[in-house]
Amino acid sequence: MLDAIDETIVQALAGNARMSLKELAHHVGLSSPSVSERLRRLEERDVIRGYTLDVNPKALGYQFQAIVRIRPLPGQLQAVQKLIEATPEFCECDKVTGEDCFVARLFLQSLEQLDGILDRIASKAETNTSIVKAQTIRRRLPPFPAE
Amino acid sequence: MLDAIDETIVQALAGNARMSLKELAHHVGLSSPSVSERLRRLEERDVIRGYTLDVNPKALGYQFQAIVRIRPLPGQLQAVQKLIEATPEFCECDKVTGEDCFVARLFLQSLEQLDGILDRIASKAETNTSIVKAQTIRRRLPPFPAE
DNA sequence: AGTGAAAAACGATATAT
DNA sequence: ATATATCGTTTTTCACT
Repeated sequence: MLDAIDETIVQALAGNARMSLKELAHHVGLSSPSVSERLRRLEERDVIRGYTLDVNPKALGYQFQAIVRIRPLPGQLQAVQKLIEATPEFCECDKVTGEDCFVARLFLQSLEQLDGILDRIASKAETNTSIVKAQTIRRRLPPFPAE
Repeated sequence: MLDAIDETIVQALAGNARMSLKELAHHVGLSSPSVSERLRRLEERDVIRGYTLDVNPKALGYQFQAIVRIRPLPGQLQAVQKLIEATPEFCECDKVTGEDCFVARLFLQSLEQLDGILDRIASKAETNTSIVKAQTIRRRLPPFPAE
């Protein structure tokens, strides 16, 4: 699917998405127009979806994070999903199989804020909240499977 | 903590981390040297931790994701954490309060792969796996709290 | 902190292999 | 699919506010 050069490019950009074409080119041993073309194709093929930031939540005033499992009450699934999406402190949310319907990540400034957010959900869903004590793995690329 | 201009810069880069200084500068109404200096300081202050990629897991051959809650057996906490870290398909892992000790995200090519990975953990921990059916919220910046 | 102007580095494009 | 050469643009540096 991806050749070794594409993999190196993706890995390098995952480490620093602002790396210049020139530096990338040097890194993989090609010319910059070649790398530019490869990048264009990686985007076109939707391998690279976008270039984004790793922001420190603490620097924005978020003191901690929580993982919340959410099980909507009967008939409330749509309403709960809308409420989650409309609550900007939910920064990640997956709809999953099993008893819990959603698993979401909350950014929080205080326990009071957590309480306020959960209160608004309480009438529509059961929730189960775990406070994040440490981030053992903080977002990483999976391996490139041999194909 | 951050002034309005820094916020605009961070938001713009969260949308496209490869945006040029010139475009950023135009966007916030400053000159490029000013934006360059602000960026330098945002990095120095550890507000911006890095510039990274949004990669499409499917394009790498990962057919689905799973959220796994992991509860180490007595005395196995360290061993379990090491095992998780050493398994590259775990792309995210938080250590949390509550009965489950870890909540992790797995990238998977097949159900067989899931089975293999869970088998290796089974002797050291109880696991509870939810397959991701949809990503309701796919990583977003929290709001900038007024301070 | 911020600017504007010059110098240096970079990226886009055209052409060729 | 890649490289080299050219050219317009962007980034950096620096003197100044």
